[in-house]
Amino acid sequence: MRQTAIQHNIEDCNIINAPLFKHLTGEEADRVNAEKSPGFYKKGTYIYHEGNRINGCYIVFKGILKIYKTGIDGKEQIIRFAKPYEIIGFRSVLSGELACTTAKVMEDSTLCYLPQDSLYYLVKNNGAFSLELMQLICRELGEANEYITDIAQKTVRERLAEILIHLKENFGLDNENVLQISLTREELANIVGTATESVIRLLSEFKSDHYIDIDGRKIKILNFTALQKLANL
Amino acid sequence: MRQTAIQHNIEDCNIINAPLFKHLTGEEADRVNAEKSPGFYKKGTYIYHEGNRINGCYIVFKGILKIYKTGIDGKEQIIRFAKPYEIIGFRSVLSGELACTTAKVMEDSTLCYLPQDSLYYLVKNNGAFSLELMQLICRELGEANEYITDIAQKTVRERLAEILIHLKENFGLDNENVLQISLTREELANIVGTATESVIRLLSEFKSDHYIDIDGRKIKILNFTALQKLANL
DNA sequence: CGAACCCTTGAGATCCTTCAATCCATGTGG
DNA sequence: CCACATGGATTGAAGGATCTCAAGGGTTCG
Repeated sequence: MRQTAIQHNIEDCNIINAPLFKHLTGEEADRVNAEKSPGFYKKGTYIYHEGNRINGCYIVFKGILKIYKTGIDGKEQIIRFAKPYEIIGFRSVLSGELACTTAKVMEDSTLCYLPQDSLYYLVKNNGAFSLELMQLICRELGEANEYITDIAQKTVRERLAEILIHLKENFGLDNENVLQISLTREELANIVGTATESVIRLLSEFKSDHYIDIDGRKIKILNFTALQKLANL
Repeated sequence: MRQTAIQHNIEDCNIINAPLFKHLTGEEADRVNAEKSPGFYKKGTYIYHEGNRINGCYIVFKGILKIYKTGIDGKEQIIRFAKPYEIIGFRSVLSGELACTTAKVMEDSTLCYLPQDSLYYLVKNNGAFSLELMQLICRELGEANEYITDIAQKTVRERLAEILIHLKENFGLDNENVLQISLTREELANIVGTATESVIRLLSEFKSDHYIDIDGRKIKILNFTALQKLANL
């Protein structure tokens, strides 16, 4: 069973499936595919820790990871999630700095490790890839700037509504309008930047306003427009 | 006088003086220098506005600019400052998105406009430059992530202390330990992400604790270590 | 001199956090 | 199978940090 899963995953791990690598020549793709190492990681596993030196990055083929920083008193601040065909760890590899975040598996994942030399090789020799990667980083930087403004200026209520919208857009809803990502109240709080209790109180406020419905960790979106209005978007 | 200043600035505007361009070949440098257009901008001038499409970026050769986003009710959130040999506007050019910030001149500036084609040309054809630029963006992204965590978790007092430290590190002190950048209370508030009145109260608290001394917009650092401790760094 | 802009201070309101207690589901060892 | 530990979710109460509103003072500049 486990064996089958791995086999299956390794076959799927062709780098060319990730949009970032679409400009690779056949030769480059072969080279990179040969240099990468696929792996299966169970929920709860750490891929790298804040402060580590990392010598390569990872491409996600299956699963979800959370990328977070550890702040005051060990409180985590979730920076983003990574889902299939996204790449993690590239920031530290490219900047040559220590990892500024920790990456932890939230749902069993298949990742491919890509050594830094492979990444450097591509950046130096394939201008189109280089540009594609740069665009990715630039978009991320734009989102970070956006979030700085939000945290600095919006209330916790507005930010929570906004996060629910982001989660919907990034992970989608199932056929019953339930968010396709399962987070604890504490994790929600660690995205929004607030206390767990505040998230709980606001979620039940949203519920009594009929914007959402709650069943444990399942959050059903009932009134998307109202949430958008609430989020000041 | 004005004429002399411009002459002087144009001479100084050799792209090669900016560290980012250190890997350019002589030929590339000549090409880029020919394609760029230098300009003198007075305090208060806008270089580009949030939401604009911009077709090139600017290299700062003299002066200081503030880069900010406009949030709720028009309140500005300062994202960063740009000083000589730094580059602004590249994020939107590279990502192909609209400008996500506004750039405004705080001290009379000399900038060189670099059309996007020049930038693309370098990215595609000079791997070393590409990597250098990527490192720059990655460092910026790291700082943004850091700031998200700070805003989300630290108190206003801690953040104000931290900003004073950052300003000292980025702009330095004069021979009397006075910060070499002049900001209004409101601007300080718009970096920290708080109300102007809060900045005023906290600055005078820092003053009565003898961490700083204040004379209008001049802020003298008296006890750097205490500020660091206060900032939780 | 007035207008515009910035700085300062006070008072009250409010949002949010913290602390403490309870509940519930799950899993584990005896 | 029960007792107990663990981790998450919930609720209440109290306090504190910060914001908003309002008023007044100082400077600069046309």
